[in-house]
Amino acid sequence: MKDEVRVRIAPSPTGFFHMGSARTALYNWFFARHNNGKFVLRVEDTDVVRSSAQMIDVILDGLKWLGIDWDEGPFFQSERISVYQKYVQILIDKGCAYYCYCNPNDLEQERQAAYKRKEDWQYDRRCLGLSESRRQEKEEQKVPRVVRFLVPDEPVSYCDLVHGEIKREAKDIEDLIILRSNGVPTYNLACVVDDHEMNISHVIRAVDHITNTPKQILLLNALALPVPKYAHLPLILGEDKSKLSKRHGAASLMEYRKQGYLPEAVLNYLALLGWSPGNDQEMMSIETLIKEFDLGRINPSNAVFDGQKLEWMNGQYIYAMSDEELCERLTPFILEFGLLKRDEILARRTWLLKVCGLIKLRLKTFADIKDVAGYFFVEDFEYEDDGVKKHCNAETIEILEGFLSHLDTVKPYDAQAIEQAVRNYAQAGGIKAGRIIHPLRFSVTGKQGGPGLFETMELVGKEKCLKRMRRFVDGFKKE
RNA sequence: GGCCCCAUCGUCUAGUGGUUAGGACAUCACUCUUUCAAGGUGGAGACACGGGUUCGAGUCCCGUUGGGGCCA
Repeated sequence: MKDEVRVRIAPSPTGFFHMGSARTALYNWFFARHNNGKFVLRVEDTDVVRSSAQMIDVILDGLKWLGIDWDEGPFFQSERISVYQKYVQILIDKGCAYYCYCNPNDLEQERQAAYKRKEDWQYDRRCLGLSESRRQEKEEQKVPRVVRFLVPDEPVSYCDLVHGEIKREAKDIEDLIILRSNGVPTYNLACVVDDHEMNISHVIRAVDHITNTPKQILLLNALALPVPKYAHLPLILGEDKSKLSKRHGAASLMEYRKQGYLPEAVLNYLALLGWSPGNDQEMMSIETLIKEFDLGRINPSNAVFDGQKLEWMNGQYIYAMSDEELCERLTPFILEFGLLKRDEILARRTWLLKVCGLIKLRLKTFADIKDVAGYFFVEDFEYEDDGVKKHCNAETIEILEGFLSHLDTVKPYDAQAIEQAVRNYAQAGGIKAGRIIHPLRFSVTGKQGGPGLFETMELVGKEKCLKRMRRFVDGFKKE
């Protein structure tokens, strides 16, 4: 299986699942599934002081939520330190790496000073030429040492699957540290070793890492290891055009779950952020996405995350759902908002299904249920300010009050009968139906808009409708 | 500061030398409706700039500008 496609994602456990990581995972996963390859999960936790199981779970939960499954792993870099050290030793033995005893603070100061003078700064290999006696001296003094890679004096180039030919001159690459003084490898070394040991065929990652790629290729060459193919994905930007980060509200995947977004909608949206099938298709199933996905169609330019479009797409997915499914998936939100208790959800299932059918079109996210349809469940809903201005006047109150007794006699209490009663009342009073309909809706729901009024009133129930109307009328009279 | 990446409507994008520059979100108008949405119809809205190459450039090359990223 030499030609087998093997890809990976290598997130570091930072405690939250970044939207960009989600997309990188998604593209890798699409690519693996499209090619019947393997998708490997690797956790880059060497840099993290204390990467708790909880932080790892954030990553696993995020992937599971999106429906992304992995074939191997998770592997943890923190458990593989000795493996990296072995490779570092090989490089030292081959003369491709050397010990450096320089004080990091000193170097950092030099670097800062150079930046202030608006000059570039690179490590000048001063430890490479250290005499054996000087070296012994440092060793005896137990001066902390790192291992640096001796960058060969030759240009590097490779063909990026998204960006095409990428070239870099040797002089622009510093002798990078590959092993820290505490024995922990740096990103580039660990990454190269793992990608090799895990037989990764395609490295698909964000463009942040494009500057690391030449370094990694050099490392691979020095180790006489094969070079994988690379594809660098564009960045996801916030509204301000800077890289999406924690300070942008949109950065956290799980935040969208909390807000009532569907994983399939998020996945669909993310798939289209930086990639397109080449036609006008937008609403795409996972199967289609996998079938159509092609690295060659990735747009190399960065993309701004558009929350409005995601919201629209989410609404489309909700509308396409059956009442049963909506009811199912709405349940956690109904419970969280205290709209119903668990036993009530079961007991009133038929009723709840009808409510779902009625509000489906108006829900952009599940969390919208509270604002959009709270009045179906609770009595302490808010009355919209504009509506109060419009409907709280003697005239409409009189109309409403007059209708109370009519509504009371409606039997059976269903949409059809309610409508009949309303229209009869309007006709008898010589007024347009709208004159009663609008204030009626407002008194019963607190809103000026919503699903069909008669269906709404049926589902709210006769007693509650009467109660709310009376409350509304009495409230006006008190003023 | 050095290096790297990028550049089509406000946003996501289609476009691979000849198009009235297409679609989606958002926006505006109209329509439908008991209302709000949704839907339908229509409008406004883009090839950053300057040089080349070519009979002909959004498309190829160079430069400028702008944006972004990386520099344990």
